[in-house]
Amino acid sequence: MSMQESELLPIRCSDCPIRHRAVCARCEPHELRLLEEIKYYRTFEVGQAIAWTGDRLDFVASVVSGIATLRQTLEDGRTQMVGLLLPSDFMGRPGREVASYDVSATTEVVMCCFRRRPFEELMTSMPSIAQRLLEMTLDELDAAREWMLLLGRKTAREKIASLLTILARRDAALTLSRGAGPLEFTLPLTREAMADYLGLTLETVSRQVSALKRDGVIKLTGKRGIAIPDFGRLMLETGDDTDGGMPD
Amino acid sequence: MSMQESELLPIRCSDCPIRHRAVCARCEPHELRLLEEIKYYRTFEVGQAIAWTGDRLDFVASVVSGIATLRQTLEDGRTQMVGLLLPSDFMGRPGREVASYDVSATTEVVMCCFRRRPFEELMTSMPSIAQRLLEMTLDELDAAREWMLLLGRKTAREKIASLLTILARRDAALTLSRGAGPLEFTLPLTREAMADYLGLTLETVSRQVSALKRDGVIKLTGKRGIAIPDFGRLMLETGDDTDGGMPD
DNA sequence: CGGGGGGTTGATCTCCTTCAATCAACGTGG
DNA sequence: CCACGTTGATTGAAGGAGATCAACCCCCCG
Repeated sequence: MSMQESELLPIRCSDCPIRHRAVCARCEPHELRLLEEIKYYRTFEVGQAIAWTGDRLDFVASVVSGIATLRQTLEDGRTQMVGLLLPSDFMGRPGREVASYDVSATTEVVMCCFRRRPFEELMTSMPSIAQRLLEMTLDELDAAREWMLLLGRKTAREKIASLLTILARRDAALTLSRGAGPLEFTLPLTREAMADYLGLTLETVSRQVSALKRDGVIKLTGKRGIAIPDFGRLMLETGDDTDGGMPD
Repeated sequence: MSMQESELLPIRCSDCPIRHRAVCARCEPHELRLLEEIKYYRTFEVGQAIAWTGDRLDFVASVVSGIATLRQTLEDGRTQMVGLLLPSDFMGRPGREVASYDVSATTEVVMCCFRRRPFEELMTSMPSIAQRLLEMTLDELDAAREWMLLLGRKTAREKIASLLTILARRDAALTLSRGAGPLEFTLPLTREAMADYLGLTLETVSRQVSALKRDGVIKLTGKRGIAIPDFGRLMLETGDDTDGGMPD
C-alpha cells in the first residue's frame, strides 16, 4: 500500500481504481479516451501544499490515492478544516481561477489532473462530466451541512463519536468487511488534525478519546489503531437521530 | 412589499423578479416557454412548514420572494440552521425523493415550483439549467464552508459581527445603495433565529448585540433596525482575513 | 385588562480552553 | 550505544466564554 511510484504514471482510465466513483464515472469508453489524452498525474509528499487560498490554480483534479485536507484560516491563525479529500474526490472549481482553500496532503497523494481550460471545454461538450460533478457537489453540500450541525451543536464527546463513525463506515466500505464483528481501522489523522476538523483543541480530543476508551465504547491498539466492539453503542454517543435517516 | 397575493399567480418568466439569478437564469426565451408551461406558484404563510426531513418531496422550487430556512435537528431537540433560502435560491435535489432538511417559512414565501420528475427530464434536455444549478450549488458549498469556519472557530462576538456584515451586504446589494454613508437595514431574523444560525443561545446573541452597541460598532433603532456607522470597523470585529479575499 | 411573543439582563454553573508538565517512540549524530 | 531533540499524545490545574435558569420589560393585540 505504499510503493506507489512504481505503478504511478501509465494508468489507463479503464484500470483506474477510482473509475466508477470519480468525476469521470459516467463517461463512455470513447469519452474516456479523450480524457486519457489530456490527463496527467502528480504526486504530493506528506505535508506538502497542493494549493493556497487566493493563489492561481490552473488545474482541477481527482484524488487517486491518499488523503488531502481543505482548510480555512482566520486573521490570527485559528484554522478550521472544511473538507477532506479522499480517493475519487474532486478538487478545484471550473470557472474559478483562484483557489478558495488551503489544500495540503495529509498522506502522500496522487492526483489525476486536467488543465482548467481544456477541462472547462470538456464540461460543455460532455454532459456526463457535468452531471457527475453536480451530483458530487450536492453530496458534498449535504456533508458540509451535516458538519455544520456537528460544529454548532454537538458536545466534544459527540463530535469525537461522530468522526469515528464516519471513519469507521468509510473504512468498512473500502475493505468491504460488511459483516458484523468488531470493526477495526487505523486513524488516518493526528489528534491535531482531528481537533482542527471538529472545532476543538487537541487536548480536548485526547481527553475525550481516552474517556470513550475508559467507558468501553472504543478500544485503542497503539496510538492510531481503533477497535469498535459495538457500533450501535458508538452511534448512540453521536447524538444523532437514530430512528430516521439512515444515510443511503 | 407585503401585498403579494394581488400580483401572485400570473407571472410571466420574462417579468419575473428573479429571472436573472435563479436556476432558469441561463435559459433562452424558447426554453422559458417550456418552463412556463409546467411551473406553478405556491405561497407559504409565516412560520409554515415547507418540507420535513425524511418526508417525500415531489417538487423542486425557486424562492420568488420571502425568506425560508433549512434546519437540522439532533435527537434531543437541539437544532442548527444550515442554510437560508432567499429570493432566487433553489430548494430540493433532483434525483432525491426525500427531503434532507426541515424547511420552513420565516416570512411569507412565494415559490415557483416544478414537479420533480418533469424537472429532472428538463435537466437532461436543457443543459442551461443543469449548468446554472451546478454553479449555484458550488456557491452554496462555498458559503457552507465559510459557515463551518464561523461555527468551529469564531467567538460569539465575531459570529454576530459576521452575520451582520452578511446581512448588511445583502441589503446594500438589493437596495443598490452602493454609496458610502451609514448603512441601515432591518433584521429579518429574531434573536432566536440568529442564535440558531450561529450555534449560540438567544441570550448570548442578545448580550453580544448589546455589547456591540455599547462599543459604538452598531446602533439600534427599535428592536430590529440596525445602523452601521463604520462598516470597516464592523469588519474588523469579524476576525476574518481583511487583506486577502474580497469575495467577488 | 390579561396574556403572550420577543427581548434584555443577572447569577450561577460547566464544559472546554489555556498553559504546562510529562511520557513514549523515533531518529540522529557523537 | 546512549544522549539529545523532535513529534505526537496524555494528563493536570486553572480560568473563562458561553450555557443555563430565572426574573423582568416592552409592546402589541385580543
